[in-house]
Amino acid sequence: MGAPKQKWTSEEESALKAGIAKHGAGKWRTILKDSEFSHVLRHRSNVDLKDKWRNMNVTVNAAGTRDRAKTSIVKKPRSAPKHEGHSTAIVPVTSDGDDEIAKAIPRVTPSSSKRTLLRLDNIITEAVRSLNEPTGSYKTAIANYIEEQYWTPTDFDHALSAKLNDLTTSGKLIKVNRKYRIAPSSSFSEGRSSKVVLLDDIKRESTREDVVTLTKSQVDAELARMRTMTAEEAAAAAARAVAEAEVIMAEAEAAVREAEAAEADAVAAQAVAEEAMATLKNIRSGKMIIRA
DNA sequence: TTAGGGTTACAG
DNA sequence: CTGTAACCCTAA
Repeated sequence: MGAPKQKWTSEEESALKAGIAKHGAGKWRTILKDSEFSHVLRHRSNVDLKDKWRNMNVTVNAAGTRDRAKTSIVKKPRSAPKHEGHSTAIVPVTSDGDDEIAKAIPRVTPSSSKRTLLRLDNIITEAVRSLNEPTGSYKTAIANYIEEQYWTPTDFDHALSAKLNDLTTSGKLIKVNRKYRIAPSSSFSEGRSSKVVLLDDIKRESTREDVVTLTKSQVDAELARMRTMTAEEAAAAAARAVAEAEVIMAEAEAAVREAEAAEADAVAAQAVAEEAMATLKNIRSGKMIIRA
């Protein structure tokens, strides 16, 4: 009669996902102690978070393995793991790219049956919220914060500027003297009990325009998982990820073409996908990056 | 504390 | 009866 089974609510799932997006997967205790989530997750333990995250990933893996090979991209190079031996050795690569892999690990989850996605909007919002500067944060500070937690595409600065402007005009952010802050209209009581609606907002936004599928987070999670894989598994995963990135790129391109508004998101997504593909192809070609 | 294996409860 | 999700145990 102790505990029948306490099923996870969508609020708890949202808090968990937000926590992972901020602190990274595996930092369960950190997420739990974060004042932003401790309220929602007060009945859960760090082990609960871990188990829930595992379950979510399992279901995603089981159900998400089918949305590949959509248009004409059907080539699946399944010929990587064969002659590894010593060709898959540790190669220093370009030195500056050795840290990109071990960063924040956002993830996608099927709350109901739809793919929730983290986009630049949400990342920016999170950045501003996390910086928590009373008078607002400069664009450089926001960019810096995002670069700390994620890796940035080539034309990230341009995309960020466009998106900041967009968020300001749409009322989600307030710009004062070149500083940005979260619009107060969206739920923010006193500094006491912090009610986090964050993910709810994200969800609503996502359902509105899910033209560009999640890119960075998805690939990032894949990369993070590769670190704990063997060479063969990593090669296979890289092959899959490359195929996926190609699909994403195609989608992003189509989005740019179709949306006359020329969403900065699509541009950013394309850049991200390109970057990811380059990285992944590097890995696939035998340049395994291993950090001690 | 966390990751992973194993177990129990519940739904289909 | 079977599959999934929450829960439990333990090594590292």
